[in-house]
Amino acid sequence: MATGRTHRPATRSRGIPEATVARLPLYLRALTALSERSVPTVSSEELAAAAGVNSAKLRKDFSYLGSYGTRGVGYDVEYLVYQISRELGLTQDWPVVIVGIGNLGAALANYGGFASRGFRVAALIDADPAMSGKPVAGIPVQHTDDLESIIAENGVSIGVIATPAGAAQQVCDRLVAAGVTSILNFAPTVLSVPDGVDVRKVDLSIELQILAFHEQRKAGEEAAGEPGAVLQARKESGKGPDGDVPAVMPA
Amino acid sequence: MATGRTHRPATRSRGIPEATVARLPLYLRALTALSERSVPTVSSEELAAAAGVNSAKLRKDFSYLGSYGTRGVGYDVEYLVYQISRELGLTQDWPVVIVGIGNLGAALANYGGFASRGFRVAALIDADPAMSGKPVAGIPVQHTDDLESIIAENGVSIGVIATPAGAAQQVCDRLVAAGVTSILNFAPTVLSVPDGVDVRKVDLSIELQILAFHEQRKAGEEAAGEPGAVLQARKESGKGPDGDVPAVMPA
DNA sequence: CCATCTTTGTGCACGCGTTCACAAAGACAT
DNA sequence: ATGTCTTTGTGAACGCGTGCACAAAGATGG
Repeated sequence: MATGRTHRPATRSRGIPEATVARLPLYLRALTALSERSVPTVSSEELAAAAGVNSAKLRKDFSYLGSYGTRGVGYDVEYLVYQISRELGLTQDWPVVIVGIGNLGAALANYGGFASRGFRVAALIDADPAMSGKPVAGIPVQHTDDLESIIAENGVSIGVIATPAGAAQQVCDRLVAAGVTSILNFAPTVLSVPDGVDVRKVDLSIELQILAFHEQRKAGEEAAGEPGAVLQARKESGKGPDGDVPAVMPA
Repeated sequence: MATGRTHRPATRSRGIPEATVARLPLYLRALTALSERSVPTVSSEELAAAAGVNSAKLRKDFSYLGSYGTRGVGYDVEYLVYQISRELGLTQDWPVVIVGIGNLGAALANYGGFASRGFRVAALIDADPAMSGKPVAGIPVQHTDDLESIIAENGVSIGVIATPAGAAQQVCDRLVAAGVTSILNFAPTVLSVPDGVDVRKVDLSIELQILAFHEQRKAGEEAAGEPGAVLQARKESGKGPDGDVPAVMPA
């Protein structure tokens, strides 16, 4: 054990806060849509609405990148697209490998979102020999044995893990040893990696459980009809008052 | 006395912070693994390591649920599994519909993580008539026309959107109108929903772009000497109440 | 029953992120 | 040129989440 998991805030080199970085892709997407409609400029208010965030937050986010706006007018769409793309590192090519070509891996390989930006699926890797050579999304699947050489030859630094949970850590270790320093993990496991390696996880099960929690809370509030209490004031409250099950302390 | 508070204390009995809720599934997963190995009790230190978090954080998280631990011993695994499951609402059955049975939708339908907990795939829905009746993961795909009746008949309150971006908002609107109040969105779009509806999004493209940012930053630091760029100054310090981040001079 | 040891539960301080509110900056009309 | 109007950029306040450090609580052994 002793997982060396030390999630570095990493907010140091350039002053860009992590929360801002996480929103930049959102802005970029909205800006790209505007660009395709040939919209020349956009105000923080409009763009914020399109991205689903607060306009003040958006302006502060952009302020970390520099002063790219014009007061009284707004932001130049094309210029901002370029600046954000550059900031995110999307002006260069990022070869990516996907490990684990099951249902999910195949779905990811077919996902158009990859190629649209700077990402390119360099290789698909699977442990099943029966998969080897079989084309998925037009790319022939290669065997896990060749993982290291594939990484090296393609200069891959980003890996996507879509294997079963049991194989994830092992695959992760091999990817890291081969030189991968950023991992997107779809397997429902906590990966432990050395410092300097970034891991982001996408976990369907966790997301559903969080939704279930809120769903239960809503249902509880609905049913918790306290007599003589608020009867119609429950409309848009983000957080309702307690009104939860009484603490029945089961021993 | 005092009582300046005009509204809910929020720190009331059941005020579980969102950040804590997001970690509960993680703890639950680790605890389930321990349970399967018939481990009777676990300390906060051990469990925290397994879940990849700080032990103090874990203890504080559990303190929001109540005092379920025994000092000098730790936490009873089985009991804690039950308590967290109950808190997350996993002791009940949650029928879920998946809309958009493409590569991703099929992968989700096949994902075992659904059934393992309280979630049950009640129906698969797709707009393509050619898909209707075709079984995916043992469940026949139904047409979008029947969306409303499917939701109603199965009492579905959680919907998963795995359609192309262009169809997502429309599907979302129909789901909400039909009574769904929690949505897990895999389409790369910002969904707008009325108050009272929860949306969580899973966006592969965004995750990759965030990784690319950090990857670029690592590469930049490695090269260390980019003109007009890297100017890293403060790292950690007393941290004054200043604004931080001197303006970066755009080239 | 008392001493000691282990581990929980939490008060407190700190830093990050969000939001408000407004001065500064520029566009535009007269 | 000057005044007005629009929108940015940001100082400041606030709230949330995190982690430290320690007292309280209970187990365990003599």
